[in-house]
Amino acid sequence: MNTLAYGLLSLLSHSSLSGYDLMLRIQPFWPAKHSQIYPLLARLERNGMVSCELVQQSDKPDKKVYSINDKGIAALQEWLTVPASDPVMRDELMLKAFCMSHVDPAVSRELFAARLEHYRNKLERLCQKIKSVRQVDELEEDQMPSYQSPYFGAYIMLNKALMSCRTNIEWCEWVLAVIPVEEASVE
Amino acid sequence: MNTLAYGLLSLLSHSSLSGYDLMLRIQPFWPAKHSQIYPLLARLERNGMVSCELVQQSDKPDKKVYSINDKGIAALQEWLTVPASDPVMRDELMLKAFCMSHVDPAVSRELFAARLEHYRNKLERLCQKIKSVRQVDELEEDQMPSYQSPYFGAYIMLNKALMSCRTNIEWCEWVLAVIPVEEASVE
DNA sequence: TTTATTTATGTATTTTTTTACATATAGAAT
DNA sequence: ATTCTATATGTAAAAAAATACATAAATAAA
Repeated sequence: MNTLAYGLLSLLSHSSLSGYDLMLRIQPFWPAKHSQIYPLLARLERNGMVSCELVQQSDKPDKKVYSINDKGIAALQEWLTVPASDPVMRDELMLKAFCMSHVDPAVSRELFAARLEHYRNKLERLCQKIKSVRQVDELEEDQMPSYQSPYFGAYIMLNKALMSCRTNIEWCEWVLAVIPVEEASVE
Repeated sequence: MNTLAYGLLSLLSHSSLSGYDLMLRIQPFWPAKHSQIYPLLARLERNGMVSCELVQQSDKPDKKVYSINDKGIAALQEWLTVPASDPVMRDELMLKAFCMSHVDPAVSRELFAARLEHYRNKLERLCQKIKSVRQVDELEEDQMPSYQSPYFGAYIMLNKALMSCRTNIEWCEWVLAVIPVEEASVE
């Protein structure tokens, strides 16, 4: 039972999902490819954590829908009592930023302009998603889901993503403001 | 040449460092253990990217100090022209947050209280570091390093870390404010 | 004087993650 | 008709990362 396994159980604790859906939904929090998800789901099924049901579809290929079992819920509850390990962030841009002074400012500006664009797109997607969650949970203006609501966790995470995204945009804009536009003159 | 290899070159582009120092310094941007660093440095040396010199020390064990070569600098300059890949963030707390509603609010509060403490400690370390960088680069109030300064990159990264850390603290405090203190009453 | 910690470097093994290989259905576009 | 994309599931192989195994010098603490 590694972190990804618990992550899958966590997603399944609110609704039954296919491996493909799990793969798409876990991306923002714990990036993983389908080649990691499918074998892990099979293992979780062997361990009795989840159950699987084949669902026929007419408009799309058939799928296997996984549901969490009591054993899976118990594993989650146990897992929630142990402190979360420190977050791990790996950002190539940070490594590039460190040696930026070795290239023309224009090259550096390009890197940060691309990243700014990336965060602006992300912000737009997040705003739409937060709106849809508010709609699904039938929330009024400035109201948030109750602790018991399955949307409580999703809501606080979306809020974090939103806050982080805005901070990152602010930072990129600041960086673009402090990198000289013209090639710096040599005295 | 993977990202970690470029990361090591990036750090070496401003000053010669031992494998041990590189391991400590790359942590905030690209976590890596010494078992990854040492063999990679040997490979970079074989490829002519870096050179190595044995330095005797009297107060501590001897060390191998690595310096970047022209070939290493050229590799960095080339690398800086290709867009940075998307940042990867893996946070177990996010996965736990999603299934929080399955346990008592007190259990959830504990998770976020611990994380808040983590970020507060980080903020303190960052403030000290930013102060020391300002001192080393002999900066006056509200002045920042020039683009050519080797501290420019370090400065903008420290600023990002600072901004992110504050946002995370704000978020943790908000989460602790919205998680009910008492066990929620059942109607 | 023994023990613990920090600094310092390395290898071996295991786990995790990514990339590539492989197949297949359904709809949309060309 | 063919191609492309999204959906859907799987395995094989390679790369990256973490853990464990190993050693050692120097200092500080018990």
